[in-house]
Amino acid sequence: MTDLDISEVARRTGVPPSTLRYYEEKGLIASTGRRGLRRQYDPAVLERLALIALGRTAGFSLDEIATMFAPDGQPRIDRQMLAGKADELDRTIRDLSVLRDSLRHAAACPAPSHMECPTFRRLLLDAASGVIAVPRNRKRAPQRS
Amino acid sequence: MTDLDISEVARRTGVPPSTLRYYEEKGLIASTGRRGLRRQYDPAVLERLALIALGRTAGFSLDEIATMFAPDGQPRIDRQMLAGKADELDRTIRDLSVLRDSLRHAAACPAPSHMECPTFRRLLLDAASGVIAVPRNRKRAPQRS
DNA sequence: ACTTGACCTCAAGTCGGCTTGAAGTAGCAC
DNA sequence: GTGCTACTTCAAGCCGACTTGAGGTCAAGT
Repeated sequence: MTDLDISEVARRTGVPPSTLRYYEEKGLIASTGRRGLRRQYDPAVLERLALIALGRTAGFSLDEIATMFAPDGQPRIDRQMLAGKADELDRTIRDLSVLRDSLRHAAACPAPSHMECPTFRRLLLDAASGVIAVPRNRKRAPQRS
Repeated sequence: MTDLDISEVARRTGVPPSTLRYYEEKGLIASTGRRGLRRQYDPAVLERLALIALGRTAGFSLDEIATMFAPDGQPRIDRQMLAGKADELDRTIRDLSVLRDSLRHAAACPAPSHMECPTFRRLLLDAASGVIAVPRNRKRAPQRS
C-alpha cells in the first residue's frame, strides 16, 4: 500500500502523466491497479523509468527498450543481445568523445576556419570512418534538464 | 573541377540523395553548382556530412547542428555555446557509460531478476540521479550501419 | 447531495527528419 | 534527333514519440 499515484510518479520523475500512460499502453511500464480511476504504481517504476530514460539517451527506441527489459521488470535473458547493445554503446561513446573533443577544441582554437585547423580535421577524420556509413530510422536522444 | 556528383557523395557517405537535398534545403550543406541539373559538391562536403552524422549521434537536432557549424563550413564563433555543448556531451557520455556497464553486467550476471541484483541496481541508481530530470523535445540519435 | 478537480479514454494533432511519387529535363549513346 | 536514364522539383506521406482536446468519472470536502 506504499504505491504511488500517477501524479506522484510524474512529480518525482519529471515524466508527464500523458507519457506515463503512453508507456503503459506500449507495455513499458505497468500499474499495480487503480484507486478510483487513478493509476497506482509500485515505487520500482521509478527505477524502471530511469532505465527507460537512459535507454532513450542512448538512442534506443521504445520498442528496443521494451525488448531489452520485459514489462515485469525482469530484464530479458537474451545475454547476447544485451552484449551487442553494449558494444553498440561503446562505439557511440567513442564517437561522442571525439565530437566533444572537437567542440572543445573549436571553442579554444584561434584558427579562422576550423576546417583548416589540422587538430580539428584529424579529430573529425578519426570519427568519420566510424560514422560515415550512416543512419536509418533513428531520431534524437532525449534531452536532459 | 574535382567536384563530386550527388550520387557519388551518396555512394561514399551512405547518405541518400533525398537526404542530401533535404540538408541543402535546410542550409546544412551547399552545392558548388550544377552539371546540367545535377548537383555538384566540393569534396569537403564529405567531412561536413561526417560532422553532421556525429552531431546527430550526439542527439543534436539539425537546427542545432546548423547553428554550431555555419553552412560555409566555418564553425560558429560562439565559443561559449560550443563549450556548453561539450559539457552536455560529457554528461551524456557518462550516462551512456553507465548504461553500457549495466547492459554488460546484465549479460553476465546470473541473478534471476536484475532488479534484485545489487550491482545492477547500484549502477542504475548512479545514473538515475542524472537522468531522471527528464527530456523534452528530443528524439533518437541516428543509427550506425 | 453536490461541487470540485484531478484523473480517465480515445481520437486527432504536432514535430522532426526524412521518403515517396508524379511529372519534368538535361546530358550522353546511338 | 531520339531514347534512355539519372537526375530534378514540389507536394504529400510516414514514423516515432508524444501532446492535446473533448467529453466522462470518481472520491473527497463542505
